[in-house]
Amino acid sequence: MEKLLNLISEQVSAAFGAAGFDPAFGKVSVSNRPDLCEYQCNGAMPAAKAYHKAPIQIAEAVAAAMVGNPAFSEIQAVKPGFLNLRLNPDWLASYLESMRKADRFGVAADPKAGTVVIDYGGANVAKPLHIGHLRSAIIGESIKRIQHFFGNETIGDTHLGDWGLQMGLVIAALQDRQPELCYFDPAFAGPYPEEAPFTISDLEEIYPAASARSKVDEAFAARAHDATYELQQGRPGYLALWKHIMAVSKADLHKNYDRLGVHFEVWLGESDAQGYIPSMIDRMREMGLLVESEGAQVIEVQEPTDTKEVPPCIIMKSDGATLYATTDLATIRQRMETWKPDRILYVVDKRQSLHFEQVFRAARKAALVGPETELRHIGYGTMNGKDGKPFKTRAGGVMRLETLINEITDFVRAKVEENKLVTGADVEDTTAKIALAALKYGDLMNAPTKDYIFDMDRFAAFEGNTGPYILYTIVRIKSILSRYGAWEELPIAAPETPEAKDLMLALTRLPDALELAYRDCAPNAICAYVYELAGYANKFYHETHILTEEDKQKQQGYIALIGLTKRVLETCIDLLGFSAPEKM
RNA sequence: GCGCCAGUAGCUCAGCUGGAUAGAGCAACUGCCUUCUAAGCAGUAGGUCGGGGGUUCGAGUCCCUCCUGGCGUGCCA
Repeated sequence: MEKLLNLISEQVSAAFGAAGFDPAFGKVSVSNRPDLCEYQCNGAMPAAKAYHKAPIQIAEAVAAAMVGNPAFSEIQAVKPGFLNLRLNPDWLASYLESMRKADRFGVAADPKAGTVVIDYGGANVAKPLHIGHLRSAIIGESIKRIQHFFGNETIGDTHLGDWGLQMGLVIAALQDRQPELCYFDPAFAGPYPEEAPFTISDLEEIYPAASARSKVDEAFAARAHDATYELQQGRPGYLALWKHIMAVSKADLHKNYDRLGVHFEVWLGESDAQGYIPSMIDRMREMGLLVESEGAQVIEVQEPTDTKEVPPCIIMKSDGATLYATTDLATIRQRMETWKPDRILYVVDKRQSLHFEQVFRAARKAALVGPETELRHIGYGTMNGKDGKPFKTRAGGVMRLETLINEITDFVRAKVEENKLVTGADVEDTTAKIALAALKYGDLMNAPTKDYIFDMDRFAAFEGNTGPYILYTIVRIKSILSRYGAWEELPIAAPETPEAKDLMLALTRLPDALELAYRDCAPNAICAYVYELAGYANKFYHETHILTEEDKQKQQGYIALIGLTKRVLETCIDLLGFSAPEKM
């Protein structure tokens, strides 16, 4: 389905042509002066320069050429050279009616849609999720859904940090605690127990302690390094222990991500990329890409066009160990072999942009991907506290994600209980949905690349531009619709009131918002749209009493309009990664 | 040093490819609950768009320069 703005632009362009001007000047935009018109075309002003004529004369000639055009109820040339337009209500209604009946509201899929891998989440095994993991999870999930909406096959991968020193630290610490365990006995022939010798709470206690100790206790640090090495060499006891750590951690991560409405198609991690490393390095060497530099094996990625210094991508440290970039490159290989994606999106902290620049360049040089595969780092900004510095708890520590979710949930529950619109078992479900909306919308409304201030009080208050406001709008519409009865098949009618027309115009802007969000990987574009739409919806049903309307014809039109509004809003929040309750 | 990002109302932020009086939300103040949920609606007040040049009929938006802040800048992830 053609976008409304394009349809109108075609009309105006044709008029420019008919009046003897270049049709290219006929581009129409949404008016920035709603008091004057709904749409405007500024083309007469640049045209004035090209044709050496007064802009107003051009605008008037174009307006004259448009007289009688059925799409418009008002066509006016004004002051310097603006062309002001208002839509014919019947024409608008028929446009919305086809939108209502169309699949996905007529939003066109990406003709170049393919397979997209989205790397997000970034959780580490044996470490609890903390507030720093929030943005990647939320933004990544939304981007994945947006990619899917536009026709791509999407594969979300957590890319677990499951192969580093952290594993050695946990193993070494466990050995101190329970040296008698069979995992540490080199003579033990197996089989190893199925049950893990620790719980997630144990792990969460063990890891931070071990990490802290390694910084002051050199002997312990050395043992942790040895354990890491031995694990990577495949020592059976350590491998068995590692599997336990993985299982216990993953179960816990699943629980937390489920609560956030974040789901991954695959749970691969750094360990899964290890097998690809040796042959990859061999190939790089054969290609002559690997050079020695200061004792390390690197790939030079500096380009002559660079205005800055781009350090080489280090593939192997001077001690022979591989590192972050190596694993990332091997992961690209694994992904290409497994899915042949057209695009790999990395939703990772923007401070790693140089790292990805290096990795992407190295990947292309080593031909791990062809030019047809897009590699893109979607770097997100830091979540700061009210003081503008990275978010910390009152005690100065890193807040656990679970704690954050619990705090918002408790606040919301109190409000839900006070409200008394839902009772019993519905309280928890409704509370969870509202809390999730507050949290996610509060994050996603900001452009991913920007740092933003996380203010618990502001998010928890949810007045104004917040997730709960959006949910509230949907819930109220649902309430009206459920009292009315069957509404799904009612056709859109011409607007009866200014508020109805404003709402209808806002509905036609859906594809613009979604395309922007898709193109720029910017869920915030959807937030902005959904807030605008919810505002018009609120104004509409505030001004129009729908259920007591005696004119059944009018009433049907109202119902159809809010029905479509509800569907659009729900589609949008689904793309953002949350959903509305039945009551609130 | 070099590079990237940011500086818009008291606070938090919009402002897409330059276009008509710079927009929201919060906070402040004022109205509206015997009518579909007041987590709402309507309204008032609040801005030399960091400073200075320039390009343009027109600049928050483009160019130059300076100031301030954040981040990054070879063997951590």
